[in-house]
Order: sequence, then C-alpha cells, then structure tokens
Amino acid sequence: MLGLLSEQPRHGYELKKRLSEILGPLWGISFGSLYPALARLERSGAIEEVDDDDLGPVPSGEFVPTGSLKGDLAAARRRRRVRTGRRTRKAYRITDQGRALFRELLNEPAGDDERAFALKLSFCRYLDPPGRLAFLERRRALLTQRLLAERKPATRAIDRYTRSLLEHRARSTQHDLDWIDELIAQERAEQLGDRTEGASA
Amino acid sequence: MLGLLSEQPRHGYELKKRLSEILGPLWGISFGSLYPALARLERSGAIEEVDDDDLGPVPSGEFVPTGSLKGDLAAARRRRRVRTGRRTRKAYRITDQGRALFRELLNEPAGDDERAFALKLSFCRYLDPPGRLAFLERRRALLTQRLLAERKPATRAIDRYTRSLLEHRARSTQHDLDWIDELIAQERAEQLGDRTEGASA
DNA sequence: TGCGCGATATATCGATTCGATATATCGTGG
DNA sequence: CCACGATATATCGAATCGATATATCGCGCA
Repeated sequence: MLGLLSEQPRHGYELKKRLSEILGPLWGISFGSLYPALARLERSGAIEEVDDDDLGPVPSGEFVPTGSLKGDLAAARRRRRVRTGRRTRKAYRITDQGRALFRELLNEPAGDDERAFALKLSFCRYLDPPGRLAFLERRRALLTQRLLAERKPATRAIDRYTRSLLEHRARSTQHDLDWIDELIAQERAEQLGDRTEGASA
Repeated sequence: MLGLLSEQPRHGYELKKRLSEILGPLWGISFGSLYPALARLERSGAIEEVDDDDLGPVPSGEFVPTGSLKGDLAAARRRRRVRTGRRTRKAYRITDQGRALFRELLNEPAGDDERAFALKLSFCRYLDPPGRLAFLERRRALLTQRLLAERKPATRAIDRYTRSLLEHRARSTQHDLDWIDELIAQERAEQLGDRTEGASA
C-alpha cells in the first residue's frame, strides 16, 4: 500500500485491485484487511486523507462544489470526499514518515514468505542496485535451502498421491530457483554495464 | 487432522509435524491454530481424547501406573495423560461422527485454494475413483481459468521486475496444469485397467 | 421514464490464524 | 551436574479472512 501510494494518491478500492494484480487472485488481500490497515496507517501518520482530487480519469459531468454551501450536510460530505461519478471515495496520500517506513520495510531482510517476496520484487526498483542484488541473493539462499529439504527422500512410507505432490513441489522450487538465478544474472550484467559506462565516461 | 487421525490416534505435536510434511514449511499450520482446532473438534464430538496408549515407539523404562494409586494427584495425571519418556501427551482418536465429517469435507467441491488442494490430494486415496477424478478435474478447470487470466497482457504499463513476476507466475500455473493433466491421465488409465480386469474376470 | 443489475466503493462483524511467548519434561553431551 | 535442544501443550494479542451491509453510479431494456 505504501509503495502504491508513493507513486500517487489512491483510494482503497484501487489499492486492492492493484495489489491483486501484483499478488495474483491467490495471495490477494481482502477488504477486511485493507480498510483496517488503511486506518492503522493513517493513525500512525504514514498516510493522510486527501480532500483534493488528483485522481485518475474523471468522467465528464463531475460534480464540483462551488462553495457557499455551508450548512448543507450533503454538500459538506461532497466537499470532504471525492465524487467522480462513482460512490464517494476516500483517497490517501503518503507522508514523509510513510516514505521512510516504506524504505525501511523494503530494506529489512525479514519477511521471507511468498507474499512479501512478490510485493518487494514489485517495488525493488526503488532499491539501490546493491540492495536489490542482496534482496535477490537472500531469496536464492532461501530457495536453495528449501530445495535441499525437499530433495531428501521421505522418512516414512507415503501413498503415490502425496509422493507426487512432494515431487511436484520440489520441481516447482527448482523452477523458482532457476528464475531467481536468471534475475540475478540480469542484475549483475546491468550493474557491470553501468559501471563500465561510468568508467568510460 | 481428521485424515491423519482416521489412520491412528495421534497427539497434537505429531499432527503438526505430519501436516508440515504434507503442506511444506510454507502453508504449514501454527500451534496457535492447532490446539484451538483440536479443542473445537473435541467439543463438536469429531474426535475424543484417548487415555490408552496405542501410540508410536515407546522408549523402554516407561512408567506404567500399577493401579491402587487413587488419591495421588500426580498419579491421576499420569493415568489421564500418556507418558512415554517425553512430556505428558494428549492423544486423540477420531469418532464415527468425525469420520463422517472427514468424508464430507473430502467430497465438498468448495475450498479451491492451494492449501485445501494439497491436503485433499494427500487423502484422496479415501475417495472412490469417480470422486477422485472429479476432484482432479475441478482442479484442472480452476488452473485453466487462472492461466487464461494470467496469459492476457497487462492493461497498464509495469516495470520489468513486476512483468517478470507475472510471467513467472503464468509459467508456474502452466507447470501445475501439466502436472494435473499427468495425474488425470494416470487416473484414467488405472480406472480403465480396473474395469477391463473386472470385465475379464 | 423508470427500474433492475453489475461495477464501484467503504465499512464492520465474528471466526480463524498467526507469531510470539510461557511452561515443562526428557535425553545428550560436556 | 547442568546447559541445551527436541518434544509437548497452551494461550495471548494482533492481523486476516470471508461474509455481509450499505450506498452510488452507469447501462440496458421494457
């Protein structure tokens, strides 16, 4: 959420849609997580509600309050929330404090689960090249270790369905590992290229 | 848990270990889920605590209460819980009601997430062949649909890391689909073989 | 013209889950 | 003799989920 808001102000519903794109339908977050999380972030000062509407494509015919409507409750709500032809929306903007928190979360080595990895990868362009490489290497180490555990034959007897499941899981991990290796190779190549360019310039 | 207990009585810690084997370290359940879940299942009558010890390898030197110890609180606890050289353990046995619930859960088409699928596959040997095939076909349909959504190009511009993530996800889904197709082919072949055998006998 | 439907949008509830922590026992090795 | 790690049960607070409630808007269609 902080990553998305660091690009531009957005409202809850859009955040959810974007996060579902990044994380997939699987791993996606629910409204029951989203809105409380927004409230927590606002309470902690990482984000703040914006009254102004810098948001996306606004359909023509938007209602714009023309002032001198005080006392009118509906008008007051229209002034506080953004109306764009849809339901009233609450948009949020990231604060400096939020930006600091975002950088911190992006850099911390903890949170090695699939979800955190997918999320961090989607925003790792905000990391400096060495940090990015360290992030990918950390993932590689995790997968290597996981693969090692998955490769060793089962202790006890298992039926053929479970065996197939375990074998497939090991293959999937290998697949993930190959992918990370590719990302790392690309990253190294690019960083080398940058350095060479810098030296020759 | 019901599936594991339908094989033999087990205690909580062992259930967790077995489930972690099946589900992987990822997707594994925590103690904070395990023990409350056991309590719920016992409350609902699906499982019951066993005083007797039919459990695994018991180290020599086990303390066996020799009766005529009533009044002794420690002895009473020893009678209620099993001591096997480790800490006192509470073993559970599945009831007939629990067996019915297990069959119901195994058959119900809902719960399509990765976790439920892995779990059901590990116990699908208890399903009848048509039910097993239906279960696999359901999974196939889900993955096909997911792949379709993942294959269609992104609407908006995305950075190369996110694009790589999305591409990798689509490949993984394809990989999963290939695996399911293989399982289905095996299943069909076996069921055909069974029928032919039955017809020729 | 009006009316229902699906998409957009915010919010909350109860049940469940997680990660951390507390507690205790036993076997092993130093 | 005692520290440590594996075994084992249990609970707490915070976060998450899936379901549900509510409301608005645009579109199609009778």
